[in-house]
Amino acid sequence: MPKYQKQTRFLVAVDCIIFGFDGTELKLLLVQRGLEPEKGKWSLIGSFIREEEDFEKGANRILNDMTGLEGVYLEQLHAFGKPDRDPIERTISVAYFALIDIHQYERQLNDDFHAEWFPIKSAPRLIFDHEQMVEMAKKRLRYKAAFHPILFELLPEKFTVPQLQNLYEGIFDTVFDKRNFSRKIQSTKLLIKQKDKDKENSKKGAYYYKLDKRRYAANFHAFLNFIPNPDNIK
Amino acid sequence: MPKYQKQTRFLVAVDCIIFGFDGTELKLLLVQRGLEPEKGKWSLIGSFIREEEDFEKGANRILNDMTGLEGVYLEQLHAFGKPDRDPIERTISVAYFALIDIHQYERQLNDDFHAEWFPIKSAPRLIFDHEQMVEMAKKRLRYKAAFHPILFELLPEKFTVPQLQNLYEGIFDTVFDKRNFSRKIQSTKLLIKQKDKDKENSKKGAYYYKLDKRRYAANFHAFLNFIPNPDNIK
DNA sequence: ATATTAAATGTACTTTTTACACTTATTTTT
DNA sequence: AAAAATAAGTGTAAAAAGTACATTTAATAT
Repeated sequence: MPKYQKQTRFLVAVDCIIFGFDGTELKLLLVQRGLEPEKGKWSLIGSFIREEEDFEKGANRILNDMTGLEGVYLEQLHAFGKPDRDPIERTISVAYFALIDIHQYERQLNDDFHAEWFPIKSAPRLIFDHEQMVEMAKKRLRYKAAFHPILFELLPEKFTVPQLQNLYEGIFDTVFDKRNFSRKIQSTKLLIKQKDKDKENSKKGAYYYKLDKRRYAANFHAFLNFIPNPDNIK
Repeated sequence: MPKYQKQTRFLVAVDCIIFGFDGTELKLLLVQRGLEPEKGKWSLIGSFIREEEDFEKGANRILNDMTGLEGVYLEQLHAFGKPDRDPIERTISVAYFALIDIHQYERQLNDDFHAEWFPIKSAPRLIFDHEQMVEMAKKRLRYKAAFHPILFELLPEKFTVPQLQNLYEGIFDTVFDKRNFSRKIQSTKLLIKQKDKDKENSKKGAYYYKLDKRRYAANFHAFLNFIPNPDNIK
């Protein structure tokens, strides 16, 4: 097979920024790195890309190895390529961000990897440029959530409106008026009211809702405009 | 220097989707490829990444070689990594999209590269996955233009409101009411009215405007919501 | 002088967004 | 059994934004 001559070849990796939501705050799934350099330090979940594997496939492989989950929301974030980002050898990293229902994960935990959830506001130092990746992923998540009903990916199948509001408030680091929030959410027609209530979080109990998946798929690109103050969003 | 063992290394390239606007329609800058395979066919402008160069730098180098321009609007689009996207040897491509003022370019044309502007609607077939890249770049441009005043990057320093409207109409492939369009544009306070008029395109002449660069820099992330019909966007 | 061309401009109506407070269902306490 | 506590659920009026729509104006060409 002919080859391009005289060009340098580089290592290429995929790293995943995995977000979860426990009902109260946004969390990040991290692992203790298993190889040198920086062995034992906290890191995003990643892997070198294999010969016959594209990025999506690589990201899904990593995600599946780590959490056992399939069909997770996954989106390419950015390619990071500073020559010295890995001190051992130049490595290109294509970063993906993933949104998962933390409860599903907990059931399928794979403990071989020493993975752990950290609240996004008190995550440990990360290796290489991983903190920069997380920063960018947070911005992207906010940006996207302002227009698309993406945050449902972080919630369990059944959830309440107050939980959803909590999530939005966490992401945008603000508070919404609950009457206006509820009206806006209902106007999307994405929610299907259930008969039962969540009694864990209040005496009165809050009705559960499910996502209308048909509408969700059809309207994903419709705009919600859930921005508290546009100036705060990247 | 220690190295990661047993990992395959890959070629990494940067490709640029370069948009220009000639006052009437959106155009794409393409080159005739100078090396095998597919030599002589039309292609995006690209290059393998060099050892000590990051992606931004590579993209700027390419852009500068080709157009002589510096300080061009440049944004990472996506990393493309299908194993067989280049039939000779697996090559990762990090694609950037650039917005340039076509008039500035024409002055600095570098003819060594056989570059040519094509109307986006009648561009030739492109090599590899470059058409897919262009598609994605068009979507991204629309998406971004719906919220950010990004299209000014395509215009010369002095431009008229009808020209600007033309550009928006081209990008979104629709028509706007000119009273409403003008009001919306003026409401951004990004335009500074000039004393002189453009007499080329009408008998009456249309006032020139300049971009208020301070405000532009400060308000870039504010939202314009220039969407004709949200459903049509990505 | 008249016709032609594209630019510039205003207003009324509809929709969306915002601000704001009380009632309800249920559990806990006395 | 009554009272207190808690968070859920709901409506309305005012402001802002968006939409639809037609005439006048400046300059050139005939």
